[in-house]
Amino acid sequence: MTILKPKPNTRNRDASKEVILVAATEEFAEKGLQGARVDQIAERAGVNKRMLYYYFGQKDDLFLAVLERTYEKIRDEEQTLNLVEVEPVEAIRRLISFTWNYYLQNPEFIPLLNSENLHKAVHLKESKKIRSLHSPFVSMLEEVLERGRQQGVFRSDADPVQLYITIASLSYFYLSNKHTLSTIFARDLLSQRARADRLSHMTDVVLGYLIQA
Amino acid sequence: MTILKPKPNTRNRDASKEVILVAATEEFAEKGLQGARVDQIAERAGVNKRMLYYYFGQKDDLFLAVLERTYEKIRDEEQTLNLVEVEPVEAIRRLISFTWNYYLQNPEFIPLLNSENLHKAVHLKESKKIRSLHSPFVSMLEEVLERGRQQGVFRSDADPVQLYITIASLSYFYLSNKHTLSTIFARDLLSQRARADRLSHMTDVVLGYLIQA
Amino acid sequence: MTILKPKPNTRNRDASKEVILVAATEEFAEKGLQGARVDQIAERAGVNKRMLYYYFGQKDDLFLAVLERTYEKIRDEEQTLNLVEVEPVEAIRRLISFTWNYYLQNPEFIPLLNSENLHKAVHLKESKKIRSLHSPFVSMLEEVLERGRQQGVFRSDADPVQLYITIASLSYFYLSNKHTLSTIFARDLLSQRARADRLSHMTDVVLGYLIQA
Amino acid sequence: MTILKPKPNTRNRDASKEVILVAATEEFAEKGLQGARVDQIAERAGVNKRMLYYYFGQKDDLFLAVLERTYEKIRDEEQTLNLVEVEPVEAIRRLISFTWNYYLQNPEFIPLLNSENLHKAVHLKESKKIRSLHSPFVSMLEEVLERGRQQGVFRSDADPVQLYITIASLSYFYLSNKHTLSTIFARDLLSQRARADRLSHMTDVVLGYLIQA
DNA sequence: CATGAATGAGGTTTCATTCAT
DNA sequence: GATGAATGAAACCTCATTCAT
Repeated sequence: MTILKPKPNTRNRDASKEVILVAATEEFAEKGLQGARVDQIAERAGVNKRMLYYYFGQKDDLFLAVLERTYEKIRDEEQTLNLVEVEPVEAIRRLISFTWNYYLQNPEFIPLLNSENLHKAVHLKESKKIRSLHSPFVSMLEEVLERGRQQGVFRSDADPVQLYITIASLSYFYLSNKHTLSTIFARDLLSQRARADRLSHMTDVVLGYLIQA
Repeated sequence: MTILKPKPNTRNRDASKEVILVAATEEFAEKGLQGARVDQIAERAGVNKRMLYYYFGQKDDLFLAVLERTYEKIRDEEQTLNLVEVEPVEAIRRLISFTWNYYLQNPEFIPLLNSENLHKAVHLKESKKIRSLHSPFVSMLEEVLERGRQQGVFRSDADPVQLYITIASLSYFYLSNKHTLSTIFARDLLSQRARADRLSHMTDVVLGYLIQA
Repeated sequence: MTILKPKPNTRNRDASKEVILVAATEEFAEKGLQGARVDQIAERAGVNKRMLYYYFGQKDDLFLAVLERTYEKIRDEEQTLNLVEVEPVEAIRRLISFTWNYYLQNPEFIPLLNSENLHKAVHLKESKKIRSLHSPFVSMLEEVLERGRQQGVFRSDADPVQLYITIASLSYFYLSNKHTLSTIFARDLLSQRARADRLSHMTDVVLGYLIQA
Repeated sequence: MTILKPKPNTRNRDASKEVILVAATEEFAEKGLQGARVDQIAERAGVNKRMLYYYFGQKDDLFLAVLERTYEKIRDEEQTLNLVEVEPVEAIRRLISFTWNYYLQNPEFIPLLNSENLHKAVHLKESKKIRSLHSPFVSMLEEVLERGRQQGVFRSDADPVQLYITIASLSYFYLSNKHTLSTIFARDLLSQRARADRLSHMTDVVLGYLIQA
């Protein structure tokens, strides 16, 4: 008895939705919500423009779907970082490194969030899916900080949410503003060397702050 | 040598340009480069749409003019921070505090830079005016770090550009992403209390990193 | 002679057609021929859109089917009004009252006819079914008028078709134009009181005209 | 000194608006609000499609403008009917005749009102202009009825609003439903003869009702 | 009989830009 | 310098209809 494989291409709801979402993610990330063109998304996806509306409704709804997918994806990956059994200092290193590498390897992430912030997060606020999708990082951080504190390694007044935002900031801003920064500093901020330097610096900053004198 | 007669309508000309720039700054900051409407800018400025083209050319040129003004403004204010005679630790506090407050009081700054980065800084790269407009912060930082090092207060391996970017990051990301962050954390990030906490945290982070054990 | 086996799914077939017709009637009445949406009709009917085409062909054909059903329905009801044995004056009262109440209780009737008239009755003209579906009212009226004339009660120059149109007019226009009329007169034309007044007035008008001085 | 004539065609606000309104009136009357095509209106008017939006906003706003113009036009003409010095019976004749002829000579009137009623008069209800634009007919009728009553010619219980609606009904329905009626009766309702017959019949009906036995 | 996916044509609306005065 | 009218291109979105299963 053979297993029935779902048809590869035509008449396939999930495949069509997926291909549209991928195309939309690219387009929105490159051009922003307003700059993105529905026609372009359809063309990139290789589907009829009408399908976007059939599956996702308005352009804004499609944008929300992209956002939701984007958040789910990073949350999924974050989940895989199990830091419970790792030494506190090493755990912090891994968090920083993960954040940095995730932004580097998923270049759509930053522009999508910037677009959403330009629109005052109106889409996010309407989404029940995302609002409750807290990053597991915060609770991980809390646990790591607590262990570090008990071991007398970490300072005792560090707030996990502030620290989470700080860790994100250090990578995010550097990459989000790479074009203006590199123009003004006339420096390549993304050379292999520069990337290693940045990661090293960020780790120094966070650990310099956290580790007790 | 002939005497240059001042044009009779220089005043009007400058006033018109200024009012247009102010309106354009608001519109671009609120909606982004693509989302901004030429009609809206003209209406906000209370001038005829044709004037925008007369004075600034295309929409992109106007955007560049806005960017240039924006950079000049922050550079001007940065200049006023004279840190030469201030103790190194206090100098760092002031840099952080200035950055934070500047972003808070000039809310157009962040979205404009985000727009420009979405467009890969194409405008900035064409502008001779801005490319050479380095922030005086970097040289200030260099001098402050040196003094701190000589006094045995600061660590010796801190790079001024990395540190500059780090200081900017901590404020910028927090404010740039305030809408998504506050949605996801279900927390008011801009209450008086939250703002004070953030400033304090950022100072701790930077000084915690800089000050030698 | 072969026996015709009833098709096993005739029941389903008829039920489906009926449910579609009901839904289509509502949709066409509410939105007009152009404003009605095929998707909406299918959704209202709870059947797959494809079924509409399967059973009725094009949208226009469906509209014609609705029209035919609509005419048949009113003709059926008109048939039940047996006025042969009723006194002429009372017969006229009943005709007016029936017309008025039919329009009130079948609010789809007026908008459907208005739609068809907007389209110059192209559907009706193609329909063999309806073209010959004369209202029995006209012949009833003829008979009633004749009796009234013979009894010396009614004027002798009344034309039955004119009178039929007149009786329809008085109710039809009032209800068809209720929204504009009530807006302009700032008056509720459909309160219980207003409805009674209208019926009474219409009866007075027709009988005032008919009954010989 | 010559008088400056406004430019005949281009760059002329009023002329453009007028030509658009005329075209829109025709298109809306022929096809209804939904059936009318913005492109068609622009083409009929010989202007760029963009102009419709420039002057009137959305399609619905344009429809309202058409409605307003339509009401103003009939109200203007109604004003010219001065019935104060005319004998009551003759006054009623003139009212009926005016109504009939107005509908005949302004064939856009009926379909436009039908469209508006299909949409539950939503446009009219938003228009401050029209809501207060009462027909002078009602007060004229009131005065005529009063004189007729005092002369002992007219019945004493006739309500002017009911009568106004009745007079309108008799012409309106006949013309509004001419296509379905003529199809079903297989009769030309608009021949010269038929038109004369209808006017004569309507007059008989109204006067038959009004004139005291 | 029945269904959900798919489509092409065309609808309304918007936009940056230019023209005529 | 200044203005309001005008435009073409293109954007978003909708619709009746058909296809593949």
